[in-house]
Amino acid sequence: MLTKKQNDVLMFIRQRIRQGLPPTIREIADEFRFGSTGTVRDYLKALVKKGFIALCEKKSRAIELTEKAMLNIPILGRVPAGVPVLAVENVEDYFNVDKLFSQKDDLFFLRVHGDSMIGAGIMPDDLVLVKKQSCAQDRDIVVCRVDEEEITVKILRNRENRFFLEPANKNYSIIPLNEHSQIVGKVITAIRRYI
Amino acid sequence: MLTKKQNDVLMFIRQRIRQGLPPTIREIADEFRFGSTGTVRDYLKALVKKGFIALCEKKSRAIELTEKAMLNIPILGRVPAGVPVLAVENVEDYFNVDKLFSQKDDLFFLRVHGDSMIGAGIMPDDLVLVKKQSCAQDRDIVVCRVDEEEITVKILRNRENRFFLEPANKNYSIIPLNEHSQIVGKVITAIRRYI
DNA sequence: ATTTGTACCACACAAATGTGTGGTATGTCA
DNA sequence: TGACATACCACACATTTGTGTGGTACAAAT
Repeated sequence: MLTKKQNDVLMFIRQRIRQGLPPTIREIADEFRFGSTGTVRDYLKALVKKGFIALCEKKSRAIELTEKAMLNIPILGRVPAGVPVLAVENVEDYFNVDKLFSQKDDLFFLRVHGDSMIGAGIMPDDLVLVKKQSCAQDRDIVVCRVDEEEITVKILRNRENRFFLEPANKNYSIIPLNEHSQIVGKVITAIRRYI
Repeated sequence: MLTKKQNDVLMFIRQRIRQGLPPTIREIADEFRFGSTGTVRDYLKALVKKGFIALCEKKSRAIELTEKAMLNIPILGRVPAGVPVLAVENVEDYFNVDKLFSQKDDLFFLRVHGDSMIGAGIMPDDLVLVKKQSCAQDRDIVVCRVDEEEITVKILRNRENRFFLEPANKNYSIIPLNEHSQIVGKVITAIRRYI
């Protein structure tokens, strides 16, 4: 689909975009030792025509990569036999960083201590992303301060309007919520880093 | 440290950079209905002085975010009794969202199917962030194509230079790696969204 | 009382940058 | 043959864009 040179130009543009600043036409010309800006525009036109980039007229550096050139991190669903892993048909969605981590300041991470939530897949040293709120619903995973003690992560349970904190580990017991306890927030994401 | 307005300008710049194209001085002026480019330069100067951005002279749109300005969500460690949750002394580290997703190129997410890794806290429907690589080490959690079948997530085991794929669930059995199997990548992060 | 920082404005200028119109040469495909 | 894509170049032009030099007003700190 793309010629070698066209691919080289696309790779250069991608690299610059990844570094945070798309190149100008003359910067591309300099990189490839082209004597004319017209040459660059021939390449850009070809890349637009083939669907790898989009240009915004009259704006400097306004080169965008299309989905074809892959800007977001793809989320793959089931990957059938024989199909290359990153093939387009496997892409279930794209992971939108901005959606998950909106720049609101009522979010914080909490490092999990202990194994009381291990049955829910929350392991010691995991990070849980917590949205600050003082109320929550049945089955929400909440961060709670119990008896003015340390902070704990548990499953909130509502049984006939009485609230309990339920661990996801049979070695721990259920704690009823009382007036000395306070919900700090609700767990909206759990993250574990292996490196 | 930053005034409300300075923060607003910084957030606008951040948003534009995330979208792939930093703004020009006049685009910032338009956004905030400033009548003069000089006003914008006052803001940029202030942001440079306070260490949130860096500028490259004579280049259009050349605004870079410093580490200080990247989206940092506080990570809390142990929160002792009586101390407000988000107090400074609880902050163990900052989770730098921009940094985690900056490499982009050889990363993809895979949605996990099945419960074969449940013992390692990787549940069905979790997203695992995978770095593409064809080799891995003992105990790494890897994404692998076995017998040219579907993709699977398992623990890689090296016993006397023989490689095995080990599930984290006793209902599944250990699979020896053979010439029809291929490591696709290494799991570097696991993410579970509750909303 | 003076300095410093914040928060704006006006206008001009030079450089950077995209655009337009031409050109040459080579090869492929129908 | 003709049409088309690729791969370059030259040069002029208009707009965009960063820069420079001024200004006003207000508030807080020294």
